[in-house]
Amino acid sequence: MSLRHALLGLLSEGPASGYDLLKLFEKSLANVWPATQSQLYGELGRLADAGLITVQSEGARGRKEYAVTDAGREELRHWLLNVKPTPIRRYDMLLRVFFFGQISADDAIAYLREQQQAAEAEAERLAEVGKMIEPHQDNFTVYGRLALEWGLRSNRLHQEWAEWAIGEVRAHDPAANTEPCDPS
Amino acid sequence: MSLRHALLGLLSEGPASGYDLLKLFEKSLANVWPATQSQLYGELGRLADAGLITVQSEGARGRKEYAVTDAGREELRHWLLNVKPTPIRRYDMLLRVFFFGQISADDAIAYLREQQQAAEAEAERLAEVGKMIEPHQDNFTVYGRLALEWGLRSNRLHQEWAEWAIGEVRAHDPAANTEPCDPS
DNA sequence: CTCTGACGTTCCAGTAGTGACATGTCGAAG
DNA sequence: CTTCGACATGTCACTACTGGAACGTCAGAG
Repeated sequence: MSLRHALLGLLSEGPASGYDLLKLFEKSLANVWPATQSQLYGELGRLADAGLITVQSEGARGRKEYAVTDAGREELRHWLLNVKPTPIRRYDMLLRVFFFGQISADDAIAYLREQQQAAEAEAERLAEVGKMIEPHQDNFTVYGRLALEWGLRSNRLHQEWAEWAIGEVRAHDPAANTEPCDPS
Repeated sequence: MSLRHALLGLLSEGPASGYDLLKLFEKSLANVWPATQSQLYGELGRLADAGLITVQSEGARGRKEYAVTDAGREELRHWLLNVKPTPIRRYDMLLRVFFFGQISADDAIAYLREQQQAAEAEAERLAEVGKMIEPHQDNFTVYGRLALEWGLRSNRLHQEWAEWAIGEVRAHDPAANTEPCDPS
């Protein structure tokens, strides 16, 4: 049910259309809460039905500009202050680790290396995001930077953990390749 | 579609009933991939229909003991080696951070403190898990420890980030309370 | 002998999310 | 004047997951 509040949050800084919100989403919240277009429009409809937002004006091309109502603002506040965030624990990356017994130590190490590389790629992407938002000083950007920092730290963790895990796998099976490109 | 492979993975160490798997799940994989009972039984049925597992024997109380087939083992291997893990990026905890502009700096700091406390509680839980699995040396436990370490590091990250973020919020609004219990 | 608690399975209604498709408008460039 | 890309919304079928109810069996304690 967080998409609801994501939309309320975006609208709380000013009215916007579904299309506007979609673009805004891609550039900011999608990093912490992805949503598809169909989901977004659907939720806007439900939000309007529930009286948390209203169609402020209709423009060209069927554009509907939505604005938060008082009830919506109240709901957002309530969610921010009183609803406990649900911790995530769904990592198919870690799930695979449990089954390392089913593959060779070399394959396990290759898998971990891949994770490291994925993390490097992600680090670049995050750096891009950082550069993109650098000049802005609006509320979303200012506080979004806190989330970005989380991403950067998380990324570092990912890389360091993979490095450590490779060491563990090696320790467990000393026969595993030390130099993956040169099995001598 | 990861539950499928989680079950294949569990069964790859030996046959078991749905009930057995449910118990096993709770103690291990649920930390990285939660699933409910109804989901589990449903998936077992589909897995059997697909020929990836078979009913090896039926015991008392309608118990069905499942075992992996060759096709199932192949599917597991394929998933382990060739299917890229999907990165998670759905953190309603971070989503709220974007909307800090809607609440006071004090409330924002209180929110972050709560996150810190939640992380502390989680740290205790993880320590418990560590103690519980300490004596075991089976495959799941050995490799599960890699996942546990990820959890511990992730937890530390959570706490340190919250501490840092509190500093940022304070820097942004110096009027915010320094001592939350003594607003002098 | 009865009750309880662990064992064991099945079904279902509801929600959230995915990915693709359908439909149409408007402004600007060529 | 046509076409193309951005603007703009809506719908559908499908899958994953949630939470709960329902049903029945067996072993052991009292």
